[in-house]
Formats: sequence, structure tokens, C-alpha cells
Amino acid sequence: MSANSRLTLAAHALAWIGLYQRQGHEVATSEGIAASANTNPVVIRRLLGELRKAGLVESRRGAGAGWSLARELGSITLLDVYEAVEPGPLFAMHRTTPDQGCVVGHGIQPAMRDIYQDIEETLRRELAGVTLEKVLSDVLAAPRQAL
Amino acid sequence: MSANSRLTLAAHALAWIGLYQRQGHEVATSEGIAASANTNPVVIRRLLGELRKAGLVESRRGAGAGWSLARELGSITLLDVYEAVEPGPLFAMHRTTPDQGCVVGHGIQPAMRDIYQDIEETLRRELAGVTLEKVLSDVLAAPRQAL
DNA sequence: GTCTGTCGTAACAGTAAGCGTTACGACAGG
DNA sequence: CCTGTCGTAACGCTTACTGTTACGACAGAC
Repeated sequence: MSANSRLTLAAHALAWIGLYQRQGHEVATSEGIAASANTNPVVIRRLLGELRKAGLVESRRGAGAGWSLARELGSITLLDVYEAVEPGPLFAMHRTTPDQGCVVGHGIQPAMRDIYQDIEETLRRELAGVTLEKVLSDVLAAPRQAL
Repeated sequence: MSANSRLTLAAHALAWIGLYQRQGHEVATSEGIAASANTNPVVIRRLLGELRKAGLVESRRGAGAGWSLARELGSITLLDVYEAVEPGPLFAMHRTTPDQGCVVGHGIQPAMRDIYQDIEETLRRELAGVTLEKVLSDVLAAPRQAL
């Protein structure tokens, strides 16, 4: 599986915006978030654009522009983020249709589809059990670096 | 997530070999499996090679060569197959190390690592609950095509 | 000993996704 | 009008997987 860092990066951005706002700032810029994540501001803007479509963040343009949370961190779960940034299913079927004249080729896809549905359902329950509020508190609980 | 069909294809191959052996044949050829899965025999050989490393199948060379199960279908779970063909973790960390001088950049990776470990543990339990014996019986339970 | 069929594996092209970067127009407040 | 930021297109790079061709290795049949 080509492991994906999109969920990690999205959680990073949301936690960063949430903390920044708690420090009294109105909006966060993609540049500030990108500096923390050590990546390019355009990458952040693209990702936050997907979160905006999902109703998790809002953006303001013009002077003093930037990003803000559309919902409280405590009401956003990793499932919300996952659905916003990961379109496809966890496991895929064959690229080409198996031989329908073969018993296995004919029955394998319905069989695996049911199994995968159960597994994805469980994954979604797990993700739904973690709020971004918890992510941020875990982040802040990390041991500080020595001075 | 770039959904992956490797687990599906590996389950297909194992179910095919298992059924073929129950029909009285000694070994299955990569060509026969490939025809059922509608792909190339080399793709099957590569995949079965990984399953052989994991001790799930055996191969014989020379004349009358081919593949056979090293364990009963009932003792092989999707977790065995998953571990054999999917090396990486489900979710990845940032490609580049976040800014360790930033509170979020410093704490995000430990926080997400713990969360991901819990999720993968749950996924593994789900996969471990499905044997290839069940997969094959589900395959055979699929409605037949009209004649 | 030769023939045959299959595995084992290297090599390469094609496809797809994601990331990083540059560029530039759109927007809104000062 | 100027400035800072978003929104988005465009492109190259990397990685992973698939599909294909090719060819040596092997072991049984004869």
C-alpha cells in the first residue's frame, strides 16, 4: 500500500490553526502552516481547500486574509478529515474484470466487496472516535525538547 | 489513498489454488490462475513469490511444476495475506520532518503515531477474523449466472 | 541425454497518485 | 493604488504498481 500522508498533514494543519486561534489570532496563513509542516504553502492551500469543501474550515481573501476553523476542534473527528481528503476505498478490486466463466473469477468480487465493507466500517468507527481536540491535546502533551 | 488490489488478487489466487486442489489436481500453474484473474502469469508468480516467503504456498519446478498450498485454507487469514503483500503502514507521516521548533510540528508525529497504531491494531484484528476458507465459501455462494 | 513445460527473475514501458515549485490572476482592506 | 494572501493552473519529479517480453534454471517424461 502506498501509504498516504494526507491525513497526517490535514490533522497537522487543523491542530495548528486551532492552537493559533486560541493564542488570540484571527486567521492563519498557509505560509505559517507550511513553515510548521516544512512544506510548500501551495500544498497546504490545496489540502485546506478540500477541508473547506467539507465544511471544516473557512478562508478569507484580500488583505489580512487567511484560514479559520468553521467548527470547534472538539466537534471535528478524524473521520471527517479522512472523508475530506481520502476519496477512494481502502482496498481495490482487480484492475481488469476476472474471467466470469470461472467459478472463482465470478464469485471473488462480491465476496471481497462484503468483507471490505465490514472492514471499512470498523475503520470509520475508529476514526470517528478521535476528535481533533484530542489530537491537539496529545500534541501538546509531547515531551518538550531539552533547552 | 491509492487503493491497492494486491490483497484482492492474492486472495483470488489462494482461493483458486485451494478449489483446484479440492478438484483433485496436484498443483496449479500461474497461467491457469492468471487466466481466471484476467492478468499476466508473471504478475501471479511475483505475488505468489511473496506468499511463499510468508510460508503460505509452495512451488515446484521442473516438469509438472506449479503451486500448491502450504497450509489449509482454514488456517490462513486475510491478515496473513495482508502482511505478506502489504509491507508499509496504512497511514504515513510527513515526507519531511516538521519544524521541531514549533509546538505542533514537534508533537504531531508522536501523537499521530499512537493514534495510527490503535487503528492498525483494529484493522489487523478484523483481517485476522476472516479465513481463506470463508472467502472461498463466500465465493462459491455467489449467485450463478443464468444459463 | 534430450525435450518439454513451468518457475524465477531481470528489464523496461506505461499508468497513476502525490508532492514540490513557479507563476499569475482575484480579491479586499489600508 | 498598494499590499498580502488566496485560488488555481501548469509542470517536473518521485514512487508504486501493473503488464509485458525475455531468458536461464530446473526436473520429470521419454
